[in-house]
Amino acid sequence: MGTIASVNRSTSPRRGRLPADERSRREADILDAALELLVDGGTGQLTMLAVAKRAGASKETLYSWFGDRSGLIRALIERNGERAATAVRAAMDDDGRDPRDVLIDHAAGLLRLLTSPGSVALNRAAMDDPELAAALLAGGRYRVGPIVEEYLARLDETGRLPIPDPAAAYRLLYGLTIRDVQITVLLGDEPPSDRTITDEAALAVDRFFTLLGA
Amino acid sequence: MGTIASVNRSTSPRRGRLPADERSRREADILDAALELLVDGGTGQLTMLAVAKRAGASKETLYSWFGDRSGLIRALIERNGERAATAVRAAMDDDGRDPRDVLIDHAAGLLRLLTSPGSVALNRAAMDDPELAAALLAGGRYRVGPIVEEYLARLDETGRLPIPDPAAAYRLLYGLTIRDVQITVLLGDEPPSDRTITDEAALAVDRFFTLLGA
DNA sequence: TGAGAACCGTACGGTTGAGTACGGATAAAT
DNA sequence: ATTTATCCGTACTCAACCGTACGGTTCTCA
Repeated sequence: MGTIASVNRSTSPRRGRLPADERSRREADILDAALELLVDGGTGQLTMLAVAKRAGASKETLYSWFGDRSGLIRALIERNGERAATAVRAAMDDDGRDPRDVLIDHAAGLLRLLTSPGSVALNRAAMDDPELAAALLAGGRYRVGPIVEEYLARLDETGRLPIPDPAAAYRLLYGLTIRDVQITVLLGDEPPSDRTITDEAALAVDRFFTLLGA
Repeated sequence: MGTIASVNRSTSPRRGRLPADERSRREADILDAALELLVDGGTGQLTMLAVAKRAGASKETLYSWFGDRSGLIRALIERNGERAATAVRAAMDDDGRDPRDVLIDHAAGLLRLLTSPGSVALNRAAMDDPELAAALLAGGRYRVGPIVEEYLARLDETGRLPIPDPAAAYRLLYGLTIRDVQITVLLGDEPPSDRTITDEAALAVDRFFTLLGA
């Protein structure tokens, strides 16, 4: 998720048809505006009018591009999942690194992502709409999980770690890492500091290794 | 939380002033009605009119007894926390039992509670109101946690298990038990079966003991 | 038994926001 | 240069629901 870029409105207000490349930039602006509203006011603040005003767009454009309010939030969820998946994929790509380092980085990234304002706001927003919730699950947990599981499977196949059931192992690592952090942050607790995150990620991976019998 | 009793409307429709004992029964009926709506329709279904109709009460009574819509949900949250706390307190009361059995029962109960329809619905509902979220956190996680921590501290003091930091130990047990289950159920996944719950609770506690070095 | 409090049912006002419509403006396209 | 699609801004409709008001009813209490 990362930090939230403020909406770019430095360019003079454009009218008329947009070229394809600028169109996607405008879409990103709109999504940024929506996410900002979601982050600091919850789903109640995310009105189509508020988004339009903040992005310097019109309601009609929002409806034309995203269908309806759900479509806008869905687009937000998809972008979020896309970013998370590519980040995890990149981190799991280097089979030369020490698995412990790779997993610690992943655990820290997971903690950081799941407690980040954007992710928290999206999770909260998805809670009161089953379709959005399903989309968040499919684009988040169930898209990222298999990437890590494949990595764990490779560790097992190459004899570096004994991991007979990668899916179960991932859920174990998830639990060791997250514990009650995600739910408490979702309910309003402050997210952990960066220092805490790295410390707890290392501790989680060490415990993971202990339980694997490594 | 437990199963959701359907609202008792077998008695003839009462009018006029209610005696004190029946008043609390009517309050429970109203809360049951509200929870039922919340469970099968989310926060959107929980309208004051719908609650009144389902409970056979009037909107005016709802406002008189609970203040406003938030007050009604807050009462729901408080009842939920009260029940959970007393259940956990009772389970942690018997220092004669084998700690492994006690903790397995607790872990299973935690899994069952956090994936139960009522608890899930309340967590979802609390997500889009910071005050309600804080109330849920205070009446739930931060009320139940210390009870278990005290139990773990007693285990340490009596030399039955080495637990230097009960609070950290509880969070570890929480993570080993819940893993990604709560968040996935909150986002729409089916809750685990009773059989799965007991199996995973036992596995979690065994891992807990392993990490404690017991 | 009379009085009054409490409760039900319903109706009403006020507000809010989703989604639509439309005129005016601008830039791409040819 | 003209055309045309696209976009902005705003106004509008429609529906839902919160909170309140009020008459009618029934039970409690003195």
